[in-house]
Amino acid sequence: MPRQVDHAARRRQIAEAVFELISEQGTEGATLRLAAARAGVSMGAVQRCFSTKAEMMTFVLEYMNQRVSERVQNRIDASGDPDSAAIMLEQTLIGIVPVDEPSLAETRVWLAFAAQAAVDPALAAIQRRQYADLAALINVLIRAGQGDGDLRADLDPDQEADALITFTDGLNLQILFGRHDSRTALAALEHRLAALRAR
Amino acid sequence: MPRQVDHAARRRQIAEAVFELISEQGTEGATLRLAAARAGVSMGAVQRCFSTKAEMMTFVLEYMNQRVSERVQNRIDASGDPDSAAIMLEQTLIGIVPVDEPSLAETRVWLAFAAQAAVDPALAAIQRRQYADLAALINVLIRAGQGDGDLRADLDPDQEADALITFTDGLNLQILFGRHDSRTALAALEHRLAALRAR
DNA sequence: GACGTTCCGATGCGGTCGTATCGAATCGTA
DNA sequence: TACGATTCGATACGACCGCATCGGAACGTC
Repeated sequence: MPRQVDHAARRRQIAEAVFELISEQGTEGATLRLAAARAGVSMGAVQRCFSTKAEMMTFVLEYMNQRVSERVQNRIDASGDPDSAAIMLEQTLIGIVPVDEPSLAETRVWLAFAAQAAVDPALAAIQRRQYADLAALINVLIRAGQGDGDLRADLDPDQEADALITFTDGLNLQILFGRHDSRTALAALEHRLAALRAR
Repeated sequence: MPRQVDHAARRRQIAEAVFELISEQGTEGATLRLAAARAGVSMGAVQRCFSTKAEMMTFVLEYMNQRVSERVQNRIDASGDPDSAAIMLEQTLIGIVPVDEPSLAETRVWLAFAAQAAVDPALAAIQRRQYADLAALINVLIRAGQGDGDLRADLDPDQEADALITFTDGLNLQILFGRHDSRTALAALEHRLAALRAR
């Protein structure tokens, strides 16, 4: 058993490189050669880690989803009052909105994959699962917030969770389009959230 | 001056072909050869109509924007009570949400260009202009609706116009992701619009 | 230290891309 | 009717794509 290499780490390393390429040049920049060069490995290494380009792209998508989830989770953990569902809901949605260059890069990649998913069922399935998880989380938080009396009791949690995701996605788009910056986007989100709070 | 050809018509014909290709295969499908084949012309004809591929893509984007604008305008014109700004506002936003395969195709193309625009300043500028026009229209409608007493007077027209565009964009995304169909999306939009009406 | 397995980097192969070029066909004009 | 400007279709070109192949380097085992 000679020359063992950390396969998983290598895959993440390459995924990170592809991530950067997509964030800079869009999906067109995600070629095997550029990925290898950016990751500092040879093209053969990329081919051994991923049997095909499609597999590489799905891995990158899942890698990105995981990164976003972790970023949001970190924000929730770092928020002051982790016992309040209403605050956790706020922090969750705020955490999705990009505020600096790293998170902006994530959002650009997210949009690139969204466009790809519109014509590629395999990618669409991955994205749908990610959205289902997010919707379930928000749903739980809304119900808990209603239980605490922090959120209006007349809200339909399912409907409101979908509406919040929809609005947040729209905000991300508007930021990428340059029609919002993180400040105005967060203000708009805050305005939206304020309408949910119990009076 | 021999062999004159209707340049503008040919450009539209090719743009329509590219439009179809993008709606089916994403931006990757927008190649000169496929465009020529789909439009039923030779590759040379495409090259004479557009000096470069980038020019072709910007033309297709503007062509698509025009189509969407016309579709929305038609919906406004066809609505029962053209004198009510509040109804015109509703019809405008509803008209943006795709309800059938042709409008779904438009939305897929819109998303493809959105992803492209995130890394291509030239396309981004075109999109930004389109959004500015839409925002101005909605802004006017909101102010008029407030003047008629149909819409809540405490709304900030600028802020609310942006929020409506944001939400509608998010709805389009959710539809493409398969997390909404046109029925539930329109219901969500209607729910959102109801919150704007004067009580 | 020799061996055998596994990994690495490089190169080759069809294919397709955008673009350039060029003779043939076409039509208004003289 | 003959001409010449202009468009047409086709082909050529260099570059890059994803993928396959392969000899040699690297390392655990004996």
